[in-house]
Amino acid sequence: ERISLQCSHLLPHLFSYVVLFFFWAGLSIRSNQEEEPVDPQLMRLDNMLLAEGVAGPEKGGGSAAAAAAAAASGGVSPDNSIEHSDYRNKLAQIRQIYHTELEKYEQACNEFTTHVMNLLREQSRTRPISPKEIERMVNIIHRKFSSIQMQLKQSTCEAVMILRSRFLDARRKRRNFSKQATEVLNEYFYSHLSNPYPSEEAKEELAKKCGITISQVSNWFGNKRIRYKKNIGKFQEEANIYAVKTAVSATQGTHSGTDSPTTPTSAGT
DNA sequence: AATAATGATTGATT
DNA sequence: AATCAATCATTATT
Repeated sequence: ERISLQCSHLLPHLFSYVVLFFFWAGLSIRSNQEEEPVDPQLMRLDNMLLAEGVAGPEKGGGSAAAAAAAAASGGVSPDNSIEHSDYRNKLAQIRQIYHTELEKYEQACNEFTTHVMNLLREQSRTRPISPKEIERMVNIIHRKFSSIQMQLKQSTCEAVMILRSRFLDARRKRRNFSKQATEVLNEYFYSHLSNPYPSEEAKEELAKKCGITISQVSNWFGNKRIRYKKNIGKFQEEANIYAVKTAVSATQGTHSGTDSPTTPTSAGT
């Protein structure tokens, strides 16, 4: 939305501005650095747009771009099916705007160039104009237009960044774990209450059991530890529930992998 | 609508 | 590198 807002009223100004400046002021163009510095910022923008699939192939690169984006995000989101379609929709929207705007610029640039050429031809009747001068003229025009293009690219990048932070940030689409998953996690936590620090292997097993990632298991235990410690009273009930659970399973002799079910930290009730 | 619960992130610490 | 503590942003509950 922001792109079109910024660019729609730019072209008329550009036309009048450049015409007045370069022709009525006398055609004396001295600053003709032939060097193209290949602006590093422009390179950055181009690379990002390409990586994001905005500037790439028109239709074929959609899934590849999404995969690249997912990979770049760190692979934190395990279930990317429904959320991603929305994201890809918005991205395609941005891409469409970008391409139409870019095409508009291209066309305007060509039109303007031919216009300028005509004017130059007209002037060449009264005054000799070297082809070098014409070339310089065209260069200037193209530079002007490419700077406008860079603005477009920049605002497109901005939009993509906003979109990503809006959709790929896991905080914004948080789902609670399933009841059985929290069941499993709590069972482990309260049966290892004296040392609630699962090893990498244990984490892996828990993750597999709960259908979540290892880092999610780590997050859960981190949160659980700190929140349990913060006020143990609030968790007494829960602790008792899972204590009797493990006690029952211990008496039934399912397996001998658990700590002593008695709470070591002054269990009151 | 207020409030609690909860998963994720961030910066410091060890 | 793992964890703590604080915090954010969403979801569940009252």
